[in-house]
Amino acid sequence: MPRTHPLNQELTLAIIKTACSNCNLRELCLPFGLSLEELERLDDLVSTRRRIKRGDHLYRAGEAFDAIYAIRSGFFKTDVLLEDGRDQVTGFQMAGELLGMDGISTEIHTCNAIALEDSEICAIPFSRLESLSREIHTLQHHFHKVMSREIVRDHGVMMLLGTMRAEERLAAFLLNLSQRFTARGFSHAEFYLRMTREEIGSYLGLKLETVSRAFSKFQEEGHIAVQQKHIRILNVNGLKALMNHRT
Amino acid sequence: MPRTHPLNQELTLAIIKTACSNCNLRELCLPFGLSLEELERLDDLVSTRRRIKRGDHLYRAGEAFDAIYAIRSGFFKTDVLLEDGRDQVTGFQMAGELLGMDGISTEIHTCNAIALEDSEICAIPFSRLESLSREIHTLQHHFHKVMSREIVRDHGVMMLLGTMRAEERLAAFLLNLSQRFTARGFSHAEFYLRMTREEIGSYLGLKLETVSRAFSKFQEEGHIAVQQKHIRILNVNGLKALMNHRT
DNA sequence: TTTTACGGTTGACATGGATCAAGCTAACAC
DNA sequence: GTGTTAGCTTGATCCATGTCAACCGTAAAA
Repeated sequence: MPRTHPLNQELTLAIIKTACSNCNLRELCLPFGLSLEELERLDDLVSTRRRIKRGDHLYRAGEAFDAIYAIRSGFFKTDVLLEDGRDQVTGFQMAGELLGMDGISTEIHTCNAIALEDSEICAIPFSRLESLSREIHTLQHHFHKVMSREIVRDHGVMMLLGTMRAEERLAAFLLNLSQRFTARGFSHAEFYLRMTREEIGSYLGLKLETVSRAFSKFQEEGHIAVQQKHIRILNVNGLKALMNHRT
Repeated sequence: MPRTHPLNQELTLAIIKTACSNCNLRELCLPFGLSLEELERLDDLVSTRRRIKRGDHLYRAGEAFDAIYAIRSGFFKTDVLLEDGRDQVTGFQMAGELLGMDGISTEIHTCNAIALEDSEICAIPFSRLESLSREIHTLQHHFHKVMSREIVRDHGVMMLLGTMRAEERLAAFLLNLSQRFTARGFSHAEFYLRMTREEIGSYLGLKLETVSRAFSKFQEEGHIAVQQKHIRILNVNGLKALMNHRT
């Protein structure tokens, strides 16, 4: 697919909005570390952008896999369903993060990806990503790092689910969110949760009542201020201490 | 590195023992799907074999990453340590499975890999694997599938830790082991556990006493016969039923 | 404006698994 | 053989979190 030459100013503007090379997330996302020339080749690949409304699926478990998705803006959750109806949220993803890598293994998606707010994604056809990363070493290596990072993240969640108590889990969760918001230039101390208590609970292996109680406790102890989905972190170190303490 | 021409019979035999092309695990391992010619190129890469004694580390958290490892024979566990001393087993790996992908992301290993019996591994220098998979599409794609499979597996563990009760977890664990032994040509119904009750418990987010009690219960109910580490599965469907039933 | 509904909070109580403790078994050193 | 040790089993008790239930707050619908 040939790139449009910037003859027509309007057309160029449209492209600027779409291109990786002009995306302010490029240092968090797939383009990380690429040269200008390489970036332009990636632009060709990442041509499809899509809006996903709050509550809509980006993909569903069971669907054929053919692309991975970079989140341009918005917020997603992924969840897995068991035959007997139980389900578990396996992650929350924000701008600059990649979705869909679960599908590479069998070419069928194994989880659902659902927008928690109106979002925008870039679809990256996987076979073309593989071709390009055969040519661009840096892209190949970075993609491997991203997949590996996902594995390491999952180990962290296993640790959390396997060894931590309710309050430690929630503290870890809040600190993780805070850190990721910071990396995106948002406040580390104040943010809105995009997910319900039930979704947090599902992710943390807790019931929503337990999550709610833990929020209240943190507030009583002065670590945070909560009002519904609005969170202010008042004492980061307090939360960190909560996380490591065998009570 | 030039391959040795089979002039000298003894030398050839030595190579045959080492090469992927003659490894009976090749259909489970990295060589899956490669042509003969491609396999020979992989052989050059996977030249280093190493024996790891029971209890020894293959690598440790914090060490520099430069290779991934294919298990040729034996049995491993990986575990993660928290600063406060808590730890969690993140997986058990057997012949044909790959270890070390956690290190790609930061080029530092994030977990420990420890042999649970005398084992033998093939070291695969990662940068050379990346080079070769830039040339061999099939290898590239298969490696991506292997990493993705690891992500999917981790989601399964998260599901298990987040939503299942003790007996469901243990049933899932036994069925998973059984299935993997079967894939390697061993009995699906009878095997020796390589790990202690404590290690099983750590993996499943349970205490060793709970694991032990669940084993006893399964035995009473006629699903399995246990004697220390020797397990016989008497009723696979019973175990499967246990797994999906909200009691 | 009122109504409805969904998500969140809080309380009372139940329970699965943790904890503590004792004893057993198998393997291994001597 | 005997002693030692690590791992396993089983029992009694405790407690963190689940469960059930009532109520509240906010936002969207009427």
